[in-house]
Amino acid sequence: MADTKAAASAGSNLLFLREEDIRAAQDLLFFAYRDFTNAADVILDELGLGRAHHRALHFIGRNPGIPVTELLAILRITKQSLARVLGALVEQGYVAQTPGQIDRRQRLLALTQAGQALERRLFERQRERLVAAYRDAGAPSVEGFRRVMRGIMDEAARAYMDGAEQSRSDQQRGRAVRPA
Amino acid sequence: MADTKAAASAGSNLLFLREEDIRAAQDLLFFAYRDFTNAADVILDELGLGRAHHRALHFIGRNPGIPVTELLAILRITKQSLARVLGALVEQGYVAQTPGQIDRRQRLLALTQAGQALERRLFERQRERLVAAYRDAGAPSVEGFRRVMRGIMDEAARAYMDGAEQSRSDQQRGRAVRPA
DNA sequence: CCGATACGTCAACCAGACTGCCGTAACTGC
DNA sequence: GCAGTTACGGCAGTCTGGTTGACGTATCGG
Repeated sequence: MADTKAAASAGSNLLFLREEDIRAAQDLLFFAYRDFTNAADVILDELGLGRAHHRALHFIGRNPGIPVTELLAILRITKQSLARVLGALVEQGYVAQTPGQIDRRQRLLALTQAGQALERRLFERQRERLVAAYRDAGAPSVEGFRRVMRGIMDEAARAYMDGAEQSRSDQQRGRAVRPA
Repeated sequence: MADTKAAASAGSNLLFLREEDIRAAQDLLFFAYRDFTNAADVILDELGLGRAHHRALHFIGRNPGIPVTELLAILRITKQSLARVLGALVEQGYVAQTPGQIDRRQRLLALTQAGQALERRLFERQRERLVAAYRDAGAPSVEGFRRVMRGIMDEAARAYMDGAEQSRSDQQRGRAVRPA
């Protein structure tokens, strides 16, 4: 049944959006996210950390030298919520805070060696799942996935992702993006 | 930059999975899920309900007559956690419990008229986002999205989704699936 | 110099998850 | 027909991770 519908729509660009299709999309998001996040839980439990810590580690790792306010905007949580999580990560030596050179009010966040190591362990768990899914689906599906996911998120999130990617490739070419 | 990579890989089935691609997938999942769930929050806040209530409403609506244990397995929460949420929904007249005919230990869950109405309001908010994303991406991308998302989730979740879809089309043809 | 900003912090609260334990009703297999 | 298992509900207590509001300090910028 699934394949009938899939085959019918896969070739054309015409969209017949039945309510069922949208409800199925809700299911997809719920289950994929549930099991994606769950993949790292074993390691987190070992260390007595939670998903909130993982999210912080992830985005600090991806944006070394990120100021607190920017991280807050990404996570969409309050200063207090982040403070607890960040406090634990700093205390346990996973995250380092360095005063900004340009704006000295800022406390720029980055992973320590230990933080990078931990983040990598967590990453590997999720990587397995994602790689498997990507390989099974194939490159064109992956591109479709990317397009739809970008469409679901807020414009601001799309802009952030583009900006961040830009920064990373700039960095690659030796240009400093976020003065550590 | 994004388009260079996209153009390079969109045509072929060859996958060059850089670490950056996988990390970008993590970002995609985080942001898409964050904004997808957020879409219904306004309405939930009005009614003093939370996301937990929404999830329950969604899956009860999609599986009328679902027994408690099955709902627990889908949500991956404990009896106690569900009890509180379900208690509120029953008390406020959104969900009805009816003893199972075949197995009278079961309390089969279904949305009341009010529950259906509420679920629909919540659904509409998320629907807007999903429809927009689907339309912008186009049918082939949607199919790719579906394939990747299915790949990310557990085998059990895939099986559930297939089973549920099967049930729904059976129902359409007049066969009783879950004796209310 | 003064207002806005970046950040930290205290206190209190709340949602939503968890555990362990107990109880009742009903199904099921021998 | 009884014994063991299952489906469900409920109590008590705990934990994570989110919230608000208020306040303080350092720094930036016009």
